[in-house]
Amino acid sequence: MSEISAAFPSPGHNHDHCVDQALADARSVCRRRGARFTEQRARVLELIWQSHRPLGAYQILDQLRTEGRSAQPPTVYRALDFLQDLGLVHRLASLNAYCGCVAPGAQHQSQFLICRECGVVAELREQAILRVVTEAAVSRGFRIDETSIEVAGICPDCARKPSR
Amino acid sequence: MSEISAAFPSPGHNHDHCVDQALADARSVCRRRGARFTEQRARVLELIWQSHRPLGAYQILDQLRTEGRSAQPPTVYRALDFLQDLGLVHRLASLNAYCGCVAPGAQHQSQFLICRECGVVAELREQAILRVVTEAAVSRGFRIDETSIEVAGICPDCARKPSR
DNA sequence: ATTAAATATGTTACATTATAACATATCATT
DNA sequence: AATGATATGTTATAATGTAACATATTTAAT
Repeated sequence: MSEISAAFPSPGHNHDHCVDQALADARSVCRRRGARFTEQRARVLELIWQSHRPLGAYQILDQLRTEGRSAQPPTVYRALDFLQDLGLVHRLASLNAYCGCVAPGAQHQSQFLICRECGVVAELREQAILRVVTEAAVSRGFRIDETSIEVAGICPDCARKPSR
Repeated sequence: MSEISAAFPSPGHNHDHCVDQALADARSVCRRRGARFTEQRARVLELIWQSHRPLGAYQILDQLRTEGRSAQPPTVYRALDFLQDLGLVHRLASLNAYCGCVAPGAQHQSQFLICRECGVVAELREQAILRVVTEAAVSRGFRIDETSIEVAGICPDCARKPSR
């Protein structure tokens, strides 16, 4: 696999394509793993992919409810757990929110750039970052299981619009 | 400033020294910044420093209460906010918990190695990590405000004890 | 087709983490 | 002693997440 790390989605990109891709990937991952891609799960994933902004569990819940589905917190958290287990969504600990994974299926320890202005997230997979973190850990005798690397700041688009 | 990053505290280290150091540092930072190092704040900091394991806000609250202090959540969160503002404690987003800062006062974007077995945390300040993260961000036009880099795994001491 | 097992969802209740809002107290300076 | 700023007390509630058990749906074997 090539090491092309995604940047921020351009404001004018065809987002329908992102959604279609995400749903197709999900179906494929589920098929491969013998997991069921149910209506609920598909809908939760679709809601998460409605933008590149992470969504809180209760935001998802509210949207499900306005669609007339009977929904309680466990409905959402179960779907989220499922999607996380399959590597289809990520939980951002610094936000208590969930975003779609840009390259599901693959092994990954991603890193996240989070814009405080517009909320958009860019998921990176920089081998260089993982490498240097691993080095630091190893040199202290620490065995890494999982990384949570989240960086808050200002994205290029918001940087262009000054004074807000 | 030298780039000596702390490793895991050795199991047999003199922890009283850590506590004394932390309290002394806190007093000094407060004096320098014209902030009041009140009894409450001191006590909260001391509780956080009772070990190298991060403590949840409600764990702190419980301990304050067993000491006979009247205490409610805001008591604790205010102290924590104060201590965080002064760089005396860190919040670990992946745990919703708080740990003492090992080198308060200085500028810092630290990284944390968190043992899932024993809960001990090592705070690193690896320029190399910060550098490569910054590079990745800059190359995408992202301006970093704050990093949250937390790594879960197994610390050297727990790795030595097998089968647990 | 029928049943049994596994998996998924519904539902109620509650646990955990964090904050808002306003009253009171303490401190630092005049 | 009076004032303003800072800190704490107190009540209530918001936001996030989970436990536990009932029901439904799917899958696969009979």
